[in-house]
Amino acid sequence: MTERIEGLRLPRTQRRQQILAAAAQAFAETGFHGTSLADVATRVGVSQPGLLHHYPNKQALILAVLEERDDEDARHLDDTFRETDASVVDWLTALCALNAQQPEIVRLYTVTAAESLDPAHPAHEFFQARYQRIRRALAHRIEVDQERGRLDPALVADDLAAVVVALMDGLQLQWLMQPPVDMPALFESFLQRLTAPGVTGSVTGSGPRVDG
Amino acid sequence: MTERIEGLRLPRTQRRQQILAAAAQAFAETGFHGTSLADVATRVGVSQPGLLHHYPNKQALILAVLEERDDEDARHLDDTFRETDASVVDWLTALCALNAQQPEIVRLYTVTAAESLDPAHPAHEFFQARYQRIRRALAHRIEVDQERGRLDPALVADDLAAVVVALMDGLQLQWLMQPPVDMPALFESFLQRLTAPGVTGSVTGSGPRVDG
DNA sequence: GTCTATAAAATGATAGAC
DNA sequence: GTCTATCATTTTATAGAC
Repeated sequence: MTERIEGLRLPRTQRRQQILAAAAQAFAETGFHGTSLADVATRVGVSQPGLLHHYPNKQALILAVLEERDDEDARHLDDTFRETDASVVDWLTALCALNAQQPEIVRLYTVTAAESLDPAHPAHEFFQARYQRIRRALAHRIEVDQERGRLDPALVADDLAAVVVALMDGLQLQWLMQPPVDMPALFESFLQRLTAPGVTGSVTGSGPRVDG
Repeated sequence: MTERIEGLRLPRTQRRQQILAAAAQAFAETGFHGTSLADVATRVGVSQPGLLHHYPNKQALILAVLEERDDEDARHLDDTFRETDASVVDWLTALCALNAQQPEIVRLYTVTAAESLDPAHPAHEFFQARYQRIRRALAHRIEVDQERGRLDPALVADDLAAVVVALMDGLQLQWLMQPPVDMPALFESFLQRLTAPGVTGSVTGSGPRVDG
């Protein structure tokens, strides 16, 4: 709850940008249930009904926040790797580096993803779809690398994708909880080990598949 | 919000057990902020002030729930491995198997751990301490295994501990979100790979050495 | 586009009877 | 040990003025 800063009349698009930014902060800190519209409104410097003029209700607001942030990151990564021939590992390393620069956004997703396990949560379907999409895309990149001989073909792409996403999520939680945790170093270091050429007696390829 | 079941007068200990069980369910489903005392009270079959007679406020309630569940699991694992000489991998496998049997408890910790990133959250300090304790204990088990030649000495114990906890947390989230995800299989399979003897060119051992 | 006023409901907590 | 009654707040959302 900060103080109201100004009461100016702003163009629609600009105000909506402000609101999304403030809402992202608030939801990241206290989650959906822990955040009130008045809280967000105060951060923007607008009244609570003034906020609801731009987004009809709380649910619409959080969904807008999540979708906008996803688009933003997708744009960034697409730009970074446009026209390049990067490996999955390169790509994941870049993603981890990007995340390391925006703890607030990482926290937004960490907190709301867990909250969204509740089927009644406004972002429940959003996160269901998001995780499926992310795992699928990652598995595809893994397969491409395998075809090109850049990755151990014994690895089960879908399984490795799930594990890598899990590792990233888990490290993010620890990183947010105890900043001394060096997320990018741990991720990269163990990603190497995880994707290294097959080891004697590894059971890796024998597990059941992960489908959505 | 279920219906009230009975209005009987119960012995203190028994009622408190009921309350902890109901509260665990509720907090697991909707987190701390998303759960009302009335909700918990209704599940127990007691009035809301009746609930507050046993736990003075909401914060005391969730802390009691978390601490009791931790004790319970610690007891279970201690019993399982009493007098045995199990490896870290055995121990972790047992822990994962235990978790796979109690999705509700796993969800309780997944949801409240993320929520607790907020320094104002009642369980903030609890989870800070919990993660430190868990990582420390796991690192110690890893070191013991390394000394006995059961684990690659090139692995950095503290780092591996953080990574294993991360992997477990992350897989739990996906497992809760999309039950077809086979958490125990994925965990065990990739745990093998993670702890397998060193691989050529692995960066894993580049931290402080345990041995030359 | 933004505000004030306000409704209607929910919530955490207390007082006091039985 | 449990309940009813009740309070003080907070919260989402709407109505209508400027």
